[in-house]
Amino acid sequence: MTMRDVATVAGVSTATVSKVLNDRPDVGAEVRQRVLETITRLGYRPNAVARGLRSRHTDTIAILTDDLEGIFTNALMRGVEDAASEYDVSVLLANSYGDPEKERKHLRRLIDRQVDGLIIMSGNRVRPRPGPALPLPGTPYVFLYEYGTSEPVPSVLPDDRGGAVLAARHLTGLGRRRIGFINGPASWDATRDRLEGLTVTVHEAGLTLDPALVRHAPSWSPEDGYALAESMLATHRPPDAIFCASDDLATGALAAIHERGLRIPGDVAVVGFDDRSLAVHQRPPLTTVALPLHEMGRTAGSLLLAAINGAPQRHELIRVPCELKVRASTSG
Amino acid sequence: MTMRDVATVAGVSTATVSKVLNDRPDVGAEVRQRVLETITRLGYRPNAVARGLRSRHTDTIAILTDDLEGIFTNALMRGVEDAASEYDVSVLLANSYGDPEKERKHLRRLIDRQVDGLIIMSGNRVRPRPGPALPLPGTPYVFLYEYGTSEPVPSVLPDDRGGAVLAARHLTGLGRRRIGFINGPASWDATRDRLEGLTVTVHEAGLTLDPALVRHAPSWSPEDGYALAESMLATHRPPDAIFCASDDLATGALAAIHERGLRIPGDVAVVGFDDRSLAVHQRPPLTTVALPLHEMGRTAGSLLLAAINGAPQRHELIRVPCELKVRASTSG
DNA sequence: CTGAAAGCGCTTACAG
DNA sequence: CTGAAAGCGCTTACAG
Repeated sequence: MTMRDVATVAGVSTATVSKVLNDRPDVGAEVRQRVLETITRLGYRPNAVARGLRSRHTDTIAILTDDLEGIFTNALMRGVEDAASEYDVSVLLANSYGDPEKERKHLRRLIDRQVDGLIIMSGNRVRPRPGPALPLPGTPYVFLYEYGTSEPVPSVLPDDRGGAVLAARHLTGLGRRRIGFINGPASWDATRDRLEGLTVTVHEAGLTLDPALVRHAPSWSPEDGYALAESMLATHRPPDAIFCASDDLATGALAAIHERGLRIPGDVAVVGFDDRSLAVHQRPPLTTVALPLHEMGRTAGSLLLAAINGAPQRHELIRVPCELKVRASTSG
Repeated sequence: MTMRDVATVAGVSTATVSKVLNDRPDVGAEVRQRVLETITRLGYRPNAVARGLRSRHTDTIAILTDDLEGIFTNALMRGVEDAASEYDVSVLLANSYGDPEKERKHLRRLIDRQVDGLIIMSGNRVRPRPGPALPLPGTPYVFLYEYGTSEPVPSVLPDDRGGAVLAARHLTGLGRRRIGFINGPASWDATRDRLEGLTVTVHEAGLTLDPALVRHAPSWSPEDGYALAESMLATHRPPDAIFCASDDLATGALAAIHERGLRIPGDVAVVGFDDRSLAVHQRPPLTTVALPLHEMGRTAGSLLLAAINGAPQRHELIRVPCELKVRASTSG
């Protein structure tokens, strides 16, 4: 069943069928109608491979990730798919499992298959990323949630600094004066920006940050959040609020505060970061800075699609604003 | 950069270049050598779209899942990819997010793109599955980890019954005589097979199952495992072993046993099912029936590839054997 | 508004 | 062993 069959049955040329299929204006109304009917009657579907060969585009983009099982991967992907579906573009998924050799192989295959563009997305950084593992001549790409891209590539990240500003304003606005900060491991780029946002905002409120209450956790785990919160609480001037650079850290902090018999938020207010589903299930539900994962995915997708459609690629970092979710851990 | 360029530079015809590329025997050694060198020198890569149009196959299969974030999805996928890479076939991923409309759309697109075959994989059942959401004329497919496929489609599942037999033999071999069973929700097909395997094996050992100790949990969660174990332990003739139909259930059971101050495995031995990573981190590490996820994926991939290469499709259920992982929760 | 013709980059009988 | 030619199923100038 090919376009020729449709043409024959409808009594037109294949060129006309093609025009109808591609919504070109230069087809008469009744002819268009007849062709359309024939198509549905025969159940004809155009061969995407043939179309791709001729028209030089496949209406397909690919997401290449090294961390398909990552906690943020799904929301990011959905964002990309949302953007893509607006343009009627399919999205393929390829997983390198964190193996650079696999990444190269996938990249080559995707290029061979003529995908129109690529989104390179990570959770855990496989390697330093000056760009894709392969030069991508003529294929637009954008990085999504990839920290550590020193080179100027189009890249979409959360506004970590701005997110911390939101949290800090919320806390100072609530009258908290001694804010502790349990940051993630210093090796993560995001922790620098979050610390900076917090610091600047606290200073703007006329307060200072006590260095004893500002700590990098060795990992993002609840256990480390617990340990650091406990040590802050044990000082003779404990904090009246603890901001944590992840929800997992905050979970640990909540436990430490409870264990001391302190009230949340009465004695100590707690703010997390990420807005994972566990945040809302905490006791009390956790106020947190939501990572705009879905919006980041959308942004990356739209950027890529724009580039594919000829827009000039902006080789720069795009920061997508975070949103503060206020819950009972700060405003009971 | 096309095959014509390579042909010109190497001083041969495109037909010859094509033959070299496809490892056909009918090319002279020195010509082959020359073409190969030219290809690498020019960095030529064949256009997969053109090749696909002409040769009617794309060397690509797709996995269509409704549950990309499912706990078993990754291991299954890796198995499929392993099988595919042996055949030098790429695997595409498409996610329906559990939306039947999305599934249909993906299916249509994948067929339009001429994938050579499909693996339809689920964690949570979207709908009754007599087959794919769409008739797939001429495109081989196999179901992977899809329960409830009443119709005769090629389908790969774990040997749930056999897995339960392994667990039961282990327990009776250890001399346990009162075996409790915390099964999953009765609506899951797997629970029937697991119960049957357990029952038959226990009877073979000359023992009986006390109906009071055989229960369906309302969900697969640790909380339900805890509650049911607790109620079994509270009877005046408590079990000396508890078999759980999932590691999560077993986690809850372990907690209930600990809380009663009983020793594991001294007083009560515990066996789980799944072998998720949490099993090995329990106190004590959990003996469990490992789901052969990777092998299931491989099997589905191999079956599909064989079908693509012309093997007759066997429309039947393939059960892949489980493996018992013995750890300290049964043999301290 | 419609169609004949060329061509996208390959592969595949087939002739030599 | 090698190459000329046809053709996979579309789209795209172009002529009418």
